[in-house]
Amino acid sequence: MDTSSGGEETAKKSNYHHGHLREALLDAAHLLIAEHGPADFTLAEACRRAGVSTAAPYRHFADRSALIDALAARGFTLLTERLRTARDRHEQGSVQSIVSMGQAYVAFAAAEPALFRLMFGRHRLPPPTEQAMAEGPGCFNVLLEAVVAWLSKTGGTPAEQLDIAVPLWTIVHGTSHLLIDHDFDNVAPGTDVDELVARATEAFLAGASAKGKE
Amino acid sequence: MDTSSGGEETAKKSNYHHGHLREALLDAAHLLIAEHGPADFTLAEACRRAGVSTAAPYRHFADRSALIDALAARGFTLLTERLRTARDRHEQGSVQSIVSMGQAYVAFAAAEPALFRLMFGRHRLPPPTEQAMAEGPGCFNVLLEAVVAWLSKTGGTPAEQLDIAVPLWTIVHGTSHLLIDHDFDNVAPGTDVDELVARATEAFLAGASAKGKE
DNA sequence: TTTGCAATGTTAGCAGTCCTCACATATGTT
DNA sequence: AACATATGTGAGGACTGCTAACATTGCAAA
Repeated sequence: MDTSSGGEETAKKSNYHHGHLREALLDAAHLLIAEHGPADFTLAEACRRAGVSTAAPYRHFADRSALIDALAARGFTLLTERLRTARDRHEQGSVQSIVSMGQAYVAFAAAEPALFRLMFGRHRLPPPTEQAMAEGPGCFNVLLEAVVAWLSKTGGTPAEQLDIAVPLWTIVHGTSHLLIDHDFDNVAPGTDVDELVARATEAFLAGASAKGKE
Repeated sequence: MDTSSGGEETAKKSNYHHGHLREALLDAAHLLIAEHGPADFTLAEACRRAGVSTAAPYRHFADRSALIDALAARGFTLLTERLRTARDRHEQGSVQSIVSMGQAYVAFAAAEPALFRLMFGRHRLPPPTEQAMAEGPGCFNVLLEAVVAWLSKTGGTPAEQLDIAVPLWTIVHGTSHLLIDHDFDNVAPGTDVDELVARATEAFLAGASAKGKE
């Protein structure tokens, strides 16, 4: 074996300490969950993939569920980025800008179904102030800003922003879930979700603004 | 001991055979899932509640996941009933009839969040023809009938039924998930979901029918 | 009624998982 | 160089899903 001073930039000085175990575990967990679903994801298997013992994760995460939480947090920051770039690809305050966000939302769910389920399926009392006030609304605020811009263009008032944004959220969130759970397959096979999001968003906005100025 | 012909209708002749174990296990599982969530539901605990050994369930279910599937099937028939009675409380083809169905959908999710998640979160290839073609669309067909009635009243054609029904589904499905995952809490606390469903449905139908006859 | 069989239950045990504890090894600060 | 700290290992306990062999009961034909 070569014991000379290996100068490779990726050289490990020892095998004992992993170096980036926390990230490696998250990566492995991400892959496993994508393959087998969140339910029968196994911490031990993630350890095997990362090449460490089954006790190692507990230096970085309180327990299995904390690792899953961390993965979900990762997903939220990723989703927020995607929404922002989708929104900024079109004129501020335009319907197209809002539609584009909705399509990006659904596309994210389609690309990362397991991660999406993880993020929104935690159904436990969330950690109250820190993450909840920062990350969760982080996504939603991107939408709110776009809706406020749209309202100012169509003669609405910022007070209505929730009345517009929340229904829009339900549309894309529902579409995402129905898509990744394959619920369209038996009922409306071949559904084009981009088209669906566009039509539903446009119709709702049309109906809402018509009622607003009735 | 009394060996006379005991005439009680609930009398058990022996303790060895449970008699209604399959139903008892489903009931116990239902309670446990409602308490602890579907993820960390434990077959062994359900056995304890039903008062049988941990091997007993395998006489009635292929494995743990088959029991969960049976529970989900139960949920679908229950939901279909609720939708039908909600729809039939109002005039056929009326917007109110459709709104009422949506509210019943969300109310079901709110009352049985764990069951709802189970039903729609199976994300595995569904058993192809039998259950999928019968139960799954069962719910959706109730909605489709109502939408066809509404279309015939507003001058639409039955060909548009999916263009109307699918977006409506996404609204109530999204609302349900966001509600039971407590995602409204950090963003729009105190949201009245009945109101939300009514406004979103009405606005969408208004916008869709306006575009239809443009 | 008796006898035999299928249905339904039990106990024992294997493999796998989560998690903890005591111990080993590397890192970095003074 | 020496210590404190961070990060890894190995062994083991408690629990779970599931299987296999055995026990009990209900039912139906002889």
